[in-house]
Amino acid sequence: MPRAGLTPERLTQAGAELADEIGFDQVTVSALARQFGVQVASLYSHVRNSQDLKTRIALLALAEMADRAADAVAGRAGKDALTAFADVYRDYAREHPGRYAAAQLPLDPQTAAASAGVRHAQMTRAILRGYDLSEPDQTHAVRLLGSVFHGYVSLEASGGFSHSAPDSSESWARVLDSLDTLLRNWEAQP
Amino acid sequence: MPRAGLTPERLTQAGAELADEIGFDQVTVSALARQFGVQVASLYSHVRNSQDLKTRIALLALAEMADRAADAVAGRAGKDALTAFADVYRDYAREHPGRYAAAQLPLDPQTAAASAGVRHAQMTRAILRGYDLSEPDQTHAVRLLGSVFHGYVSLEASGGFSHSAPDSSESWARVLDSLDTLLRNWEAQP
DNA sequence: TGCATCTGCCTAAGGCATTTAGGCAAATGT
DNA sequence: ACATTTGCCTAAATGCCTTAGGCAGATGCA
Repeated sequence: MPRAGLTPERLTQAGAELADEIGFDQVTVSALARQFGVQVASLYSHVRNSQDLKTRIALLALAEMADRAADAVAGRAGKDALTAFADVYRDYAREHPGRYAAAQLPLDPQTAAASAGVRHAQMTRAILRGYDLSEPDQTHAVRLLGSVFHGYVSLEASGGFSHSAPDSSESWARVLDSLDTLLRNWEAQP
Repeated sequence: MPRAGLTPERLTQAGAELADEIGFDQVTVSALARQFGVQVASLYSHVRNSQDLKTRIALLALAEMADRAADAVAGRAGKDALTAFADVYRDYAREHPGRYAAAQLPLDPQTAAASAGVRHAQMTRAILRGYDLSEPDQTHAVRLLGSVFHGYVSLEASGGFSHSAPDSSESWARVLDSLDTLLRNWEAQP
């Protein structure tokens, strides 16, 4: 019998693809072994356990999103940058629902600190430079943006906005307009 | 041996409490049976299967949230109503993390349509009456509010905002201020 | 009160996922 | 060509989900 050529990287990649096909929480060591036509126990030489596998998929997703986002915001500023960044977020979730779900996996603090999630946060702050906010308002704004992006995308993913007019993309555009306006007039608050 | 007095309602209630203690996805038929000091198979007379149990917990959580929200917005309007409604959302999630997680469970369309989620949506629209938006802007605004509330609360729950200044409650207040401003000036967009 | 029925919880058993321990064989280097 | 490493295997324990069928406590009716 020829060897299957398993490595942690291949398993993670295949796990990510599987997640997009069948859903992240359906990704099990067994299902992945089936994909490779290999006995379940074989995977344990490459991956510590089920949790480890899922964490790797999560880190892959975070890195992919951060890469795309970095590409998107390069050379843009202000609303352009905001929109590009937000669209990356939304498009990624729509293209790769399983990976997006994986990216929401709670990570322990050290893992999170070493993940691409950090790059994400930095990019959000970079975008806000175009709106000239100083601390602590910048942090408030980072949290607002994160909430809107994540909230919108996950409600959309769970079908909250489908089957009702107007089209979700329209609302998305309107929401981004609103955020831009809000950020430009941030100081003018009650 | 005295009977344990199991009913679907008691199981759901106990399941909800268990969810808050150990996390919604740790709630299993086995764990629940252990709580009652009863054999696992006994639960299957009251609950169809594991999925059914989880759905019941989700519906309980949605109903509880809607009840609290209805109480909170009664007799309020404008920013008062917005804040009260949003605080219910956030407080519920902080008090009952397991139930809140349950409320995010994807429901099949008919179940969702019969759930208290509908009341929630109606209340959101009721709050927006104080801001005088007409369709389709009202729908866009409903989606924005839902996204912010859900997004903020789930990022907060997964620890996104802890361990960094300023305090999360400050950002929350600031976010609500922003939303209020945004809604009051909704028409004035580019 | 005594009996029949219903209902609640039981035991038994099959299926699938996780994980560890230990073994054979294919790949690799000398 | 041989020794070592590495990759994948079989075997086995544990835990959760679920169904089938049985006994006894609770309930209703004569």
